[in-house]
Amino acid sequence: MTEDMWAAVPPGSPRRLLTAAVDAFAGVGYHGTSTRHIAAAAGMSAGALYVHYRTKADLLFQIALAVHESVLAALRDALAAAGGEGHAPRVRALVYAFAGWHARHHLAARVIQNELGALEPEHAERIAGLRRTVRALLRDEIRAGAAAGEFDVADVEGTARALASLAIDVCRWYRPEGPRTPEEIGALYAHLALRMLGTGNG
Amino acid sequence: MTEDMWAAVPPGSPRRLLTAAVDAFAGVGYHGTSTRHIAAAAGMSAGALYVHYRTKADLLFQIALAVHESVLAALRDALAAAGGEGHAPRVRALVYAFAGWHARHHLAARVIQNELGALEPEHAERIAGLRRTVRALLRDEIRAGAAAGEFDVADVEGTARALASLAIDVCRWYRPEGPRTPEEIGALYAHLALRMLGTGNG
DNA sequence: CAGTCTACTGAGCGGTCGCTTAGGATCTCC
DNA sequence: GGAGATCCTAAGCGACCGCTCAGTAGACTG
Repeated sequence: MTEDMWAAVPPGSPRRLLTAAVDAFAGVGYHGTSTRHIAAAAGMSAGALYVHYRTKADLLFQIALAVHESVLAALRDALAAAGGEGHAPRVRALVYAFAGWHARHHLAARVIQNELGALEPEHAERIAGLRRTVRALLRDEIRAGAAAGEFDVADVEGTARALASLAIDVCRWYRPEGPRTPEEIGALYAHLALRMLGTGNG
Repeated sequence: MTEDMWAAVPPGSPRRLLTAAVDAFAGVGYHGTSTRHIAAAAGMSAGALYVHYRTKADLLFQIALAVHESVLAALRDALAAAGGEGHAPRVRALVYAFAGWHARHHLAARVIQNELGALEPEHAERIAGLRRTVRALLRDEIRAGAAAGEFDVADVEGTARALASLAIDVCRWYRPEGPRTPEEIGALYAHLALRMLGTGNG
């Protein structure tokens, strides 16, 4: 479905450092992680990290860039596959992809939900733009479906926020050893989403 | 409605330290906050913190205890006020209270959602018990409503998890200067919850 | 084979961390 | 009015932080 999240990151040390940082940031947070720990997890000494990344914050920024582009690609793939068969199937595809992505990539997702405050301001602004794009994809689809009379939604902004929030929060509670696969979570959430939009069937 | 969240914490220095810690933890995380910063925000020097709390982790534990008891009290008050008038009004009251609480206390809520990993194991286990109690309140109500034929729910566990998740995530995106009051968010979410449960009206 | 570039190690710099300690100020109780 | 308890400050301990840098090993270039 979606290509590898780290496809744009050079393989070898840069990618190993990046994935080690994701694991560490997701576990104990950006401030709780030392550059020595990240480097050791990637199999090298602390100084070598700075051959590939300017600072620890730059490492976080590269993670945020790759992850947000991955989720954007997943949503656009879902919309493309859904085609123009009405707004309900398109929203269903969006929520299925969004929730499933947050389960599959729950560690990376936790990093970009909780640790963005550590970015430098200009980097944070660039990431904020990507996040606005993601939110707009869902909101516009709901607005169009409501305008077409396909959905029964009094508060488009609030309901879109709730749908996105529901899918995003999967990354907080999801455990791979839990009873549900990412696909099952996506299917359940798509079903709940259509009910929230008042389609009648779900 | 609900009494002050810090009612059980001695006023004066202990309470000032605790609220200063909540603000700091919510802003830059547990590991990103220094005991010197907390003490300064409470108007005293770093050493004075240790007169009132054993360690920095103990401060977090006291926060977690007070906050979880506050949310439990809010839910029990909501159930008591809803009485036995059917399961839909009881779930509506639960979601209204839960979502509204997470908006009103979004800073404290962020701390207990994101920073519990820093607790010592025995403290973490005690907090986990309180969290199980909270989840059970919602799940049991949904299960009872489904058993009574009042809800149309195929996956009680998953739907209960989704309802709780939706309300909890309010604390991540809520901003006091935003367009909606905690009460409006609670009302919208209660409406969406009943739709998710297939009550037909919402 | 000399010269250059890249990736890396190991040591270490200045600074901040959580926490302790000695000692002072203020209050209560007998 | 002395004894003890409580709350606080200022100083500082050892550990760890992000990051730098001199030096090295190996690959590529002419």
